[in-house]
Amino acid sequence: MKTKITLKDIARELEVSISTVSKALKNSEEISRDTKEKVQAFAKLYNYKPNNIAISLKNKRTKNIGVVIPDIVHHFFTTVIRGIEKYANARGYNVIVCLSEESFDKEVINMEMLANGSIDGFIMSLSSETQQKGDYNHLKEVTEQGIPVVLFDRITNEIDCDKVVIDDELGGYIATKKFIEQGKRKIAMITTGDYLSVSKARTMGYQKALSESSLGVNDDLVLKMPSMEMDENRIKEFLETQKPDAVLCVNEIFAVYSMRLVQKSGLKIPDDISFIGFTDGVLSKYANPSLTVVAQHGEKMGEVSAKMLIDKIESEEEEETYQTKILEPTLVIRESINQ
Amino acid sequence: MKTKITLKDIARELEVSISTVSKALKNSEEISRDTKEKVQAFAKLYNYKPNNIAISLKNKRTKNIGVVIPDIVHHFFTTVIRGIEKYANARGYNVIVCLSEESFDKEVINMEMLANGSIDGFIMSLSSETQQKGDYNHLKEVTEQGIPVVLFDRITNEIDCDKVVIDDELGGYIATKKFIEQGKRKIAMITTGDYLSVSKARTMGYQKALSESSLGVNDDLVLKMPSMEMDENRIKEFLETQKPDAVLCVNEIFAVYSMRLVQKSGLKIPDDISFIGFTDGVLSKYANPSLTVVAQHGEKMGEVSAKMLIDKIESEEEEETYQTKILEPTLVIRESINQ
DNA sequence: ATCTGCCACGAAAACGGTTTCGTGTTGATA
DNA sequence: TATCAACACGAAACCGTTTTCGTGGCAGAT
Repeated sequence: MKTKITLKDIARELEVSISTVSKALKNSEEISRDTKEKVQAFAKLYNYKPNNIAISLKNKRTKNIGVVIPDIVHHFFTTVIRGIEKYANARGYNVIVCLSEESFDKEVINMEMLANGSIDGFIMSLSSETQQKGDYNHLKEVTEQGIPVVLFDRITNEIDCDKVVIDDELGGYIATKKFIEQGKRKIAMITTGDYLSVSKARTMGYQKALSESSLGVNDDLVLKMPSMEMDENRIKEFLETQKPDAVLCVNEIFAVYSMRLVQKSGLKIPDDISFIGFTDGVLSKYANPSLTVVAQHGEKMGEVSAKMLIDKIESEEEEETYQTKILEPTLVIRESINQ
Repeated sequence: MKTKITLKDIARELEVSISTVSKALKNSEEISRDTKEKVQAFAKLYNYKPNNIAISLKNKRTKNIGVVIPDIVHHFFTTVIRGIEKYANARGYNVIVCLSEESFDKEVINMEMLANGSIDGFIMSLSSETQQKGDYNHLKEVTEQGIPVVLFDRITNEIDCDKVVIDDELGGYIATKKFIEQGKRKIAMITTGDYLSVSKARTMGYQKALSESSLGVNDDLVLKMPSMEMDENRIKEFLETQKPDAVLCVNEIFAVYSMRLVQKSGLKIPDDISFIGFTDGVLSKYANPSLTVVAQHGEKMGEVSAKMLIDKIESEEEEETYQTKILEPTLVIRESINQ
């Protein structure tokens, strides 16, 4: 086992001082040509690489960014991470991923672990429990310490920081509008409770489109599922009593699941009933029929978040100005609606 | 912005030495009751938290583990990460995720970035390019430096380290066996080229089961796709000329895609033709019909990998003994085969 | 011969902790 | 009263860098 070589080792071996070695490796003007060549050759030979930890301690920056998300087994978050990773890597940053698993406590613990020097900034999406509680003290603590934070997708107005969101209301709006334009008369929505900020916004967009049309809003056509657990009977009963000719689902799973239910009862998609979901994941792409969705462009979101964060980390001035970037969702048309 | 407080700050404020503060906070016997209480109270009041970087530098351990995987937008890897995260977090470790995106160069760069002190060990799955090249020098370098490595799923025999794999051959075997028991006569397989170690193993299991049966192996019944890009015509042609009554697919996507193709041509699943895939992801669960799969237990794999790695990191002795854990795949029966 | 200035390098502090070892004070003991 | 152990604490080294500042030696100018 050949152990890592340090500046001190090189200095001892070459009978020069540590500072000389350090400067020589940085091609400092201060050091003579001869010495530089000697040191650099030796360093290359023994494959010297500076110790990141020592540099971090010295510079007070780690080149790590912390990403705290509720769940990783979820296509959307996964694409966001990829976007963050790509961008951050290109700028020389590593990504430390922590999962809150929708738990407030885990979110707090993870942030505290990372906030003690391990990272230069956070990119995060709030856990549902945090959003329900409305307790953002862990975020306040971190921002007060001067650690930059970028919130994405599941955000809060209680914290002053950069934010990146999809215009979820617009998403609900354009999807519903699409149905209306296609002449659908009973447009239903299957969503979660309002505790998820995104669900709420999507539902608002849905209602806005309807109220702008001659159809008007009918609350009976909105099914609010109490959790993400699939409750077959609940959905089945809803669809059978309401008999919608179009359904907007707040996520892929509700959509694919509902499509199966109506198919089993003999309805044809998209003619008898059309579907649009949210999140452009594998499920939508390979569903039968493939599902039209409101795409959230997770990868883009990750990139934008990473850019905002790193720019802030590397900016000298301590500007106290924060911006919120709003990305526009787009419809990805597939077989589950009429073309 | 209240900046982080350090030992030095506390020492100055309380007019004691830094060492006293350090010891007092660790409840050292050496320090008097009075002083300890005073220091601890002060520390709590100002919310003192030791700087991780400084501790890392001193202890030469970071409590970070590096995870290098080919792709994160992939259900299997995602579940593995979750398993790693859960286990590692419980033992006080953070997880730094790097994506090779199936590229040899990125894999090398990522490992080099992390190997210079940022992590205590690696958990990784090789990129396809690395497996094709057969160049494992970056892994050798790391292990020679004494950094523990755990390889999972996509592994190589060229490197001495701990490994965790699914018995992919067994997976192919039990799936094929299942078809045989159900009286299927023309059992096809859709796989990728042999460049992916897992595909190769699965195909071998398939062939083994067939050669043990009266059916025997027929190479015409094996379709090797040159890449993961879906080539509709290729699959369609294959299915139409071979007319199998059962198909084993090396992943979910091939399976779901193929199912759609045969459904469009009027065949009934599972009676006319049955399907089994690999990877128990969302796609299988919500496919129509839902897909029977060989489950790989990614989360378990992540846990096991993390345990092996952390045990090695924390073990005093420099044992040079490595083990390979083989997890058994299981069949998750769903609608795509006869019950 | 003396002074000036530059070159090339080294010493040392600093980042924020941990830990070993030394030491002044105290009270008990001979 | 002299000795000594125990106690409570501080000094300093150390982890591996970076960076500021100082300095010895030498060449050229006077």
